[in-house]
Amino acid sequence: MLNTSGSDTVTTYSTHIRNTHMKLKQSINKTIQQAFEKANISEIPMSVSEATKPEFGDYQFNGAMALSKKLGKNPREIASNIIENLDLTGVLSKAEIAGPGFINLWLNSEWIASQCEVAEQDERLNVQSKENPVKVVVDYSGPNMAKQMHVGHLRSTIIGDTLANLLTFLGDEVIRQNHIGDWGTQFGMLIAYLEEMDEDGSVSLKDLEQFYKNAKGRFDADETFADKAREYVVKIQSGDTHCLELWQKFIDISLGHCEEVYDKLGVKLTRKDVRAESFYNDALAHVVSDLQTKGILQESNGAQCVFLEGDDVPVIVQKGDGGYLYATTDLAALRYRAKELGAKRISYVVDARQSGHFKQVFRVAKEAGFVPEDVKLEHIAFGTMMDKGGKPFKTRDGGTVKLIDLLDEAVEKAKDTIKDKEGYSEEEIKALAKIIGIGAVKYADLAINRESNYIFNWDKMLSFEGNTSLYMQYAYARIQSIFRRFDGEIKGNIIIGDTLEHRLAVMLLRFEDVLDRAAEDASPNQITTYLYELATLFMRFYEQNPILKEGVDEAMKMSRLQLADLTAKTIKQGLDILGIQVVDRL
RNA sequence: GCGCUUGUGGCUCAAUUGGAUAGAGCAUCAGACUUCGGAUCUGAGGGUUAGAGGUUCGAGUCCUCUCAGGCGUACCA
Repeated sequence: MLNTSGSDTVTTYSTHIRNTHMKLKQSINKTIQQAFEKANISEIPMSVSEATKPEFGDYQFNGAMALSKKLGKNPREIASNIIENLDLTGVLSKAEIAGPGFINLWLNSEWIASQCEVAEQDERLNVQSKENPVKVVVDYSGPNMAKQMHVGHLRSTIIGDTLANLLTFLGDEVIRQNHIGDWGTQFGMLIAYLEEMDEDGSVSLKDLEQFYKNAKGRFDADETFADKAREYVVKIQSGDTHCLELWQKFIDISLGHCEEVYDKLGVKLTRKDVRAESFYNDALAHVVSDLQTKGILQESNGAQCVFLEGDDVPVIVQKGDGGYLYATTDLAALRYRAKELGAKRISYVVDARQSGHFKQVFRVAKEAGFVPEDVKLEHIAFGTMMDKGGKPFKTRDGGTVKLIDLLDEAVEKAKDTIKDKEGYSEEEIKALAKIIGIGAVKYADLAINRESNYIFNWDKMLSFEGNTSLYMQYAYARIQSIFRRFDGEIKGNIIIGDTLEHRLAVMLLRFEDVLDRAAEDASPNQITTYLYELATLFMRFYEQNPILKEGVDEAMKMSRLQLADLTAKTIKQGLDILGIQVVDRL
């Protein structure tokens, strides 16, 4: 069984719906909309965006320039017309025209204070659970059973897990799918070798790479063995009991290795999420015959193909020798997910190099009617992990880096950075190193725009400075230490006393909009960027605004304690979605 | 060859999807402390966003071309 080590609280939040709930941007947009109506401008206003600088207020509205041509008026004139009709007694407190026609908007401090109070009291931090949840399939990780997981699987596994966590938190019905590679010609060789090894009792699948190499060695050296291997491929595909048993044994052990990695990573995939390639085996022939019936299948050089308009390479669904391919399985999986699982959004978290493949397969699936038109198919593509020299990440002798080794090394390195800490037992250091090391690996990956390649760097990853998990975990722990020192009951209202408090409060309220946007774009780095800005802002706030120090007004102390608490809870929730744990003491 | 993709201070990354003077961290230099956790904070220098055109009120972002890298290019997954 998988132990998901502590971050499995995401799905347990209450899902009650607040009908009155309005998101931050929505509230501001609504105020703008009302000004439009009062000013008799019939256009639909574009959305406000966050101000790029503090001098420009909290939010800005850039629609006046865009409207200028349509209305035949000077943009500043339009802007001033909007401002004249703007309600500055509720959400907003101030509006100014700037530059060619920007409208800078300041939020009302009392209003944001009251909103923060609501969030502080709410276990969901006032993030609404979707009123119309959608069934989403997130396909990620997808390891090959013939080999151990290597660094190439890291990004798919953690980006996919984050996306699944995020959508779950926002209220969607998420179906995690681990499309493992457990089928194909290589398994004939592997189970034939497993059978041989079994006989003399020396079976060891501890190192799958080695096992694969040995099997390959036998295959290349011994004709009899090679024939047997080929024969076994046919046998498992036709349901031979003995071969299937061997195969099942092999898959079980191999999957066990993956689960060890998932466990270490704190990724929520379990056996029930596995829908292997073999699962679709029986559907493959139907996929081909259905394409035939639809009249979009063509034979070319002996292979069964679908030619798409505008593409010069066809999608091959059946080889000349009758075998099926990757694309065939994917089509079967798409159909299963749309028809059987009822998914309205299907997200594939797979390496960017396969974008051509997915573009084609998605088109075929829609043209063949395997997937209804209204189902959103997306390839969540990501870049490759590189070494310091900008080359694909490899071991010193050029082999692939096993994921388990990378994770163990991260924990070891984390241990090195904290081993001299006083007041911790060896056990505590061990537990802490795990949280820090794994968090660092995940955060460093998720913090980067998923579409670009990124350079793997231990030092940067395990630094306390900059946009790292450690900085975030430190910020969290620092706030917890405030509450260890504070003895009493937190009561009273949140009071926005100065600019930094104001900015911190606005930042806290942005959380929901950030999550929405991150979910829409499937970009975890929008969450990390936000969390980093939040943590930085809090540090500055805390530097300047004492909380427990002598001479702080009682009402102010209570207010700041609440802001600190909400900051900590937001960091914790954000990291939880990323699958990263926090600790009270660091 | 064709297709996809990337190019942002010395390095690693951002940039709210077309908005204002392109922001952070590292590194460098200069400050703050009898620390509510200095694993912190404040400040400085460092950019013609690969290059050239174009589109428009406005371009790192869109279009065209050039240069440089990465990837893909029918019976692997």
